[in-house]
Amino acid sequence: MNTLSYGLLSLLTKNSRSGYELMQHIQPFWSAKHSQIYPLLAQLEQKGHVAFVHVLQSDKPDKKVYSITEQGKDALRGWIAEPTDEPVTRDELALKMYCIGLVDKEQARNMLAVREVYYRKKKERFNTLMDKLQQGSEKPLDQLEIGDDAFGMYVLVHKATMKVDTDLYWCEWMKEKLK
Amino acid sequence: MNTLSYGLLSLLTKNSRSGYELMQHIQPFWSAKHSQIYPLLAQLEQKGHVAFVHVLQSDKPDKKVYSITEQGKDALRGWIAEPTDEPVTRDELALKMYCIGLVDKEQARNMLAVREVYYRKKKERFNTLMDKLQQGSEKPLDQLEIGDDAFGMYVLVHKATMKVDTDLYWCEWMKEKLK
DNA sequence: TGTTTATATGTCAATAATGACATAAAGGAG
DNA sequence: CTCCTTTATGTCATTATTGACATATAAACA
Repeated sequence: MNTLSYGLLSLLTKNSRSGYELMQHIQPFWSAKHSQIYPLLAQLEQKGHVAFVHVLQSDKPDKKVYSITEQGKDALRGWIAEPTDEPVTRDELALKMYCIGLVDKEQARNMLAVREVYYRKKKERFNTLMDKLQQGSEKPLDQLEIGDDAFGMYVLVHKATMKVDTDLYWCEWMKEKLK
Repeated sequence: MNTLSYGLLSLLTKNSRSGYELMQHIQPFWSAKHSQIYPLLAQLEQKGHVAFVHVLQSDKPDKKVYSITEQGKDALRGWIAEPTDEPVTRDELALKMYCIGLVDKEQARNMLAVREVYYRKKKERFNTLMDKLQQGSEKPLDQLEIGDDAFGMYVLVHKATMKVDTDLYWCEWMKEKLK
């Protein structure tokens, strides 16, 4: 089983979700298209790690809501105990910046500006996520502990926020360099 | 042509390098194994974007040193002008942290400690890179401009350093949470 | 002298991931 | 009533990436 499969199981420890919802919720932390997720869910179901029920909706198309099984939780615990892969980042803009001297300042500034917009939108989304998290929690978020249900999501959104802030700082710094 | 191919061309705008050296130099910014790089270099050579010469070495095995051609530089400029893909990050530890409540604090702390060592080593490597960059430059690094040869490498190493510092801050923050 | 490590280049099968194609229900805008 | 968007699920061909296999030179170490 690949990492994304375990990632899907991870999400399902908190809520039962459809494939479509899983896609939306995992994407901020692990980019994956629906065409990868649906086949993996079918695999997980065959192995008995998840089970699903058809849920009929009147306002939207019907969906298949997946839940993690006890067997799935066992698999998850086994995965967590194993050595963790190193993180992988692939940023095309970084490669372009390496040889940015090939183009003029104006074009370089423009590339940075596009990326900055992307980061700002991303930051907004994480802020929204954090707000929603606070609304669903009795405790203030900074008092959440490892046992609390929202702890995992909280530390991830915090990490993501720190990262996007750093990315924005770098953009600002670059703008100065390209003045 | 894929992004990695352009990344290799980017590196070759600064120095002629062997496939092995290209692998070592691109990995901090775009993870790729030699088994991906060698075939791409062969492709680039066939297309006339790079050319190579055999270089005989007495202390080490002989190598093929690649240089970018004018045609290759044109291809690069075309690539830079195109819209840039969004960055992709895949961090298995983040997925594990989402459901960290499945294991005890001790195990969680241990996972963080392993990752912290990884980040510290990475930070060391970027510090070394920055030192080497300064040694090879007449100007102080913070006075480099877009036209300078070392500018691209400088801004990338700066970005990487900012990122790894943020990652280390997050590790420290997590350690507090898991006390 | 044998062993390990780093350098160096390559192929190939398997896996991971994307993009295109396909379908369909429901809501909203015009 | 038609078009567009969102939700929803799926398949399949192609591309990207990895891991295993393969070979070879040279230094360092025991």
